[in-house]
Amino acid sequence: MQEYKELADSPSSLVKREFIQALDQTVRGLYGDIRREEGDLELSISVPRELTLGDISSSIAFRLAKFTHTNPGGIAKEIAKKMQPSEHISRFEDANGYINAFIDEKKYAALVLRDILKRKKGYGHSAVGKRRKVIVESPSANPAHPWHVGTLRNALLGNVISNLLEACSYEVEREDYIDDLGLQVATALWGWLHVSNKPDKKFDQWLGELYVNVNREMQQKPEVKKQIEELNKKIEDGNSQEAATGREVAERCVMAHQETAFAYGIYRDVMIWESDIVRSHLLSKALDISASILEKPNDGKYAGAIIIKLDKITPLAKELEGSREDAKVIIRSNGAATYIGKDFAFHAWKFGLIDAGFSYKKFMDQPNGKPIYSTAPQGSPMKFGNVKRAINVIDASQAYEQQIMRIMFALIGHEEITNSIIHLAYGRVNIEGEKISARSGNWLGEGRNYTADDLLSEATKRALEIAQKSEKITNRQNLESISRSIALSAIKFEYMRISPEKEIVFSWQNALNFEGNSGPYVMYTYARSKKILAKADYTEASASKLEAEHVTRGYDFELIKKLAEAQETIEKACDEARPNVLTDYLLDLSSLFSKFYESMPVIKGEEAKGFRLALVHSLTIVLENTFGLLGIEPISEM
RNA sequence: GGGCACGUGGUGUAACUUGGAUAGCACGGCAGCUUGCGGAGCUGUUGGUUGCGGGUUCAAAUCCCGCCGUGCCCGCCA
Repeated sequence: MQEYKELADSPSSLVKREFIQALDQTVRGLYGDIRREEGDLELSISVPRELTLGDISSSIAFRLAKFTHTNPGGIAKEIAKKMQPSEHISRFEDANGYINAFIDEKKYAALVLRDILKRKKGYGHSAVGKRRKVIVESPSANPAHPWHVGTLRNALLGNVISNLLEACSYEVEREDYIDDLGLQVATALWGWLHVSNKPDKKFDQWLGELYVNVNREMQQKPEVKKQIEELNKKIEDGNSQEAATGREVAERCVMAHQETAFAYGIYRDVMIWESDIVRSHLLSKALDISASILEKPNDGKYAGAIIIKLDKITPLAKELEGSREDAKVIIRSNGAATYIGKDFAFHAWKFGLIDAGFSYKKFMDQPNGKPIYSTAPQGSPMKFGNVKRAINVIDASQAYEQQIMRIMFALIGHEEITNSIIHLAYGRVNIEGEKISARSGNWLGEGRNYTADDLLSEATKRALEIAQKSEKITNRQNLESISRSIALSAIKFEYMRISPEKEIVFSWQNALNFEGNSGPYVMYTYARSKKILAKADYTEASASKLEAEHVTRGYDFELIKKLAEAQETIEKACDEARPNVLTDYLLDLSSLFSKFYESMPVIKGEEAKGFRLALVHSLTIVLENTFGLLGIEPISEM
């Protein structure tokens, strides 16, 4: 609450505060010494169901009734009668025990529209982050196959969360963890060395198919399996020709991943390669700082390994009690770190607790004009990491490991780090009711694959079919790029409208649906708005007067109230890491615009024309800003 | 054995964190709307005992307890 006061108030929070202050004064006057709870007025605020009931309401009478032992209806009536109008609130009524306030629509319309037209791209943004640095890790795809429709969920979530954090004034580092060690890379590498090293299509797609084939071969031929395991050891050890080739193959695969990312408008700052973590002194430093909580048994099942006893962890996370094992291995008896070991070390680096001495190289240029950097065996030092907060976009099945890793920091006296590591656990994407298995290759479909690339090309194809029939598109040369924008809006919206924690069953029908609650539907709203402005020869100068006195209590005002909620919507989406808050908001805006559009002429709005144009213009600004956070580029005709 | 997540009309979902007025939206079904600022749209209608049972409360989809179902996790794999 303290933070809000440091901000320029958004229009809706300003009015809310006015209402709360007026309520506070009245309630004190009437029931002065009654015991109340901290923040009860704040929590009592909501929006009435029916438009005719008012614009903002409080249920505080129900709470007061508990102490006065009278009925809420009477209390509400008494309060509403005594309430004094304020700057933006003109009158009060009571109904069903609620106290309803009516906003002065003329003053409020002027306030809201002026704010939007003044702040433009900055409208709705917030200062809560106070420039604190946060690192977002996503999507950490295996460099052995292409992004599938599940990887895409991760990448899109990571992108939107990063955008939201930036809009809330955090300084965001977009990081990708590349696991170039392990069996998946060894398997692909074996294929490269023994089957084919002549890619004849997009590299990740080609490598992925090779990977699937080798996996199949490995199941049947034990000698192949053995060779791959030996190869795996060599790349884990580093310093061999095989390790160098493995890195090379993985880098080519990651470059192909980036092409997919770019097609989806996803960019990042830095990639951290697992082999570089192993090569650096990060692990031994991590062991040094955590020595007090680790053990190295000489006998028993963990002999020779470095472990952490689970009974150290469970007092801080009782949900981990009852585990089948009593310890978690950090360093294996052969000296290699486990996943948790590496992840703990990595997070100690993220928070600047230890220095990895990484060297970096420029990995590739990105279409957004900024290069992407990567850790590398040879390169120069750069400043990454050292953050105050880390967001890990990782699917929900890894909650257990994430929890243990987080708690290790509290055990070594860094509770603030434990609390600043946020596991954004999202639900799996299944295809046709079964789990995606990159290894078995069920992401390979008939004709079209369940890859991010094929999804985009299928959606673009579908959008083009529809766009070709559209008579509204004047620039026919742009059909291709328009279709692509529509396809991207459809895909991104479809992914983001579902709460992250829910599992998704991927279906082509849903993914290619451009009607109803969809990206194209909101894009359509935007295109219509833009066309109205163009037809009316609308310019900013003509809007300078605003003429907000022409507002009615119809859908124009409803739309204005919704536009006013942009900032709190963005803060909520960011705080809760729920992009569906944004898609819901877009649908609300679109639906209100449609109602406004059906009921109130704009260009033929006579004396209200100027005001309504300014409203439409304001809507396009808010749509653009919200689309921007979702990584969607709106288009003016479709 | 223990834990986590999910369960909302035929289907996909929102609201659950912070209890509040008639559970919102879309798809599907049915019936309409175009000489009008864009029909990828709009309007009306159909369909819900919010998995089940208890509890707390003036008030429960929301909080608590117990069940049931589905998925995931508890590896010296990552």
